[in-house]
Amino acid sequence: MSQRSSFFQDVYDVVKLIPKGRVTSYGAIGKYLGMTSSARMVGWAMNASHHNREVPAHRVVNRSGVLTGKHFFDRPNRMQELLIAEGIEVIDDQIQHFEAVFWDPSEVLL
DNA sequence: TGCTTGACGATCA
DNA sequence: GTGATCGCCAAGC
Repeated sequence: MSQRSSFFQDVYDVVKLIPKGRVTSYGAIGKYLGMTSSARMVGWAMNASHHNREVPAHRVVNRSGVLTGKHFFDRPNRMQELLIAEGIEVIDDQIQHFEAVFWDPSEVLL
């Protein structure tokens, strides 16, 4: 599985490492993978992540802390609901105290 | 085979 | 400070 070393697989691995109650951005993941501008690919990878339920895509938002991908869930409200269930404040699809709950994949290296 | 789209990000105007 | 454009790589048509 990991032998594929696909962008997607790498993204899934990082997303799975996101601790509960924390969120990260597409750019942060892309940057961790060595690509600062391939955030689009991260989002595209998340689209394929629907096959991987182990991937908490709801913990991944854009750099503004906005739930841009909520519309891709079974229900648009599902993403916000999941985040709130983890203790993350989400108002109008916007994560409150984003930088406070923001988690950088680089922390796993520490 | 080639162009367009896509859950973003950064920079330029 | 806001708006628009380019860049990234991959998949769909």
